[in-house]
Amino acid sequence: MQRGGVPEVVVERLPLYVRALTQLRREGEEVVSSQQLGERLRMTPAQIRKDLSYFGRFGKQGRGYSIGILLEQLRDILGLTGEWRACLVGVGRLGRAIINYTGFAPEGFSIVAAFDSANDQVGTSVGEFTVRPMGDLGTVVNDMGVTIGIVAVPSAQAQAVINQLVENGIKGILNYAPVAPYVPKGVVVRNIDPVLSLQSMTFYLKDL
Amino acid sequence: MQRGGVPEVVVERLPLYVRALTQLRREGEEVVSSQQLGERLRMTPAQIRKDLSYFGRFGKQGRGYSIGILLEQLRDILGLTGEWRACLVGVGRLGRAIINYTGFAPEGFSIVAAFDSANDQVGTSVGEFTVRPMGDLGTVVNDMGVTIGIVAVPSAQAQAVINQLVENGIKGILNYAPVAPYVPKGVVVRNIDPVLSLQSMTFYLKDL
DNA sequence: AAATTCTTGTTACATTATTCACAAATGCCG
DNA sequence: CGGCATTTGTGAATAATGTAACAAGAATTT
Repeated sequence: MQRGGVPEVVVERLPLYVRALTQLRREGEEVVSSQQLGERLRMTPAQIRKDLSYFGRFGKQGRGYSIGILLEQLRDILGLTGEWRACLVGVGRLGRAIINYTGFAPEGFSIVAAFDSANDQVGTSVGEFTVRPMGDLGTVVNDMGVTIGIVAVPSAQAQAVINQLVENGIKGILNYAPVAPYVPKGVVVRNIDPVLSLQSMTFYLKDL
Repeated sequence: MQRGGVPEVVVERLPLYVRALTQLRREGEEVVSSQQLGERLRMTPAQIRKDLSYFGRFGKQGRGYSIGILLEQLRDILGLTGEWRACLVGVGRLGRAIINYTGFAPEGFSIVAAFDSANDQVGTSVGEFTVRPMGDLGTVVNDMGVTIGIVAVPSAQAQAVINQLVENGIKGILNYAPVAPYVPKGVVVRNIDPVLSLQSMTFYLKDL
């Protein structure tokens, strides 16, 4: 475990709770039990209660959790109350798709700049952005308050790009390149890798 | 654990090994030790040896693993020797990006048809495909030997689409919709959800 | 060919994660 | 108000996962 004694697996489940609670609230519910939440998310009520207990006592016996309060608490715990600014590196096919992806903004994640290490991309227009050279990284990170880097470059360049991001003060990296990146302690990486997902899936499919 | 007593966490790491071995082979290496492999993937040699031991004895003491042999074995274990055919459901922005994604084909995963439940999309052209109505699912699954469904529809429709896929014999689902889908036993789901990744990342970033 | 260096496969151990089970609250119903 | 039905939070029990340690085998050196 790490950071205040909360196991990482638990932290990774919190966004699931946030999402389910948000949905419940939209449906007009005010209160939810660990049982009901568990049914939605297909997990045991005990696990939900245990997870939440790492952060406080949010429920009421005999009743459940006030959706509004729990949601507010969890969003606060996860740091989802403010806006997070990210920059994208790599404006190839994948990068362009990420820029146009509408799922980030409503959750408080905004892409505020696009970079590319290939000179022939620099200066071109992608969505609302003019692609910048990697040399601008430091300035942009400082001036725009960027904390997250989204990496969408070919795997051969991924580690170099990640190094540059880290050197320029980026603390979180969402990596779409199919590599296992090295980052110094204190930098958080999340990998998005659909091919790996498929390749572990086929193990279960192969002689069904 | 499941399926022949192999823990799922282990299965999920095998593709990592496959990828690293493939890269090593490209680099001209013939043999690799669990130590070296561990450095690449940033994991302990013990874990690698333990993982592999679930499937057989592939190494040679004092020497390591023959890259060629281990790679072949792992690809066989994971079922990566043949071609896997998938269909896409949902040809919105995300779906189009998935169709155009060039990372699947080289790994043996090919998208062979595109569907959409919205009538105004059916019949339109996306990439090399003509978008089909959901009603064609059964035929396509049977005639083209499709085993995997890729879901890229809005979250409100995701569960319904997944149900249809399952009813028509799909055994594996790569789900890009931000929901926790229900599927009957025997169907394998993998979720791709960058927002969840970001939301758990910010926990560690929030007061750094 | 003996000694030395590697490196595996595996068993034993340590750690981490999940589930169970129940006392203590809370609300509801009659 | 008393009893019944709920449901939390948690400590204990169980299960899963990861790490360490080492005997045995293989290559290399001297």
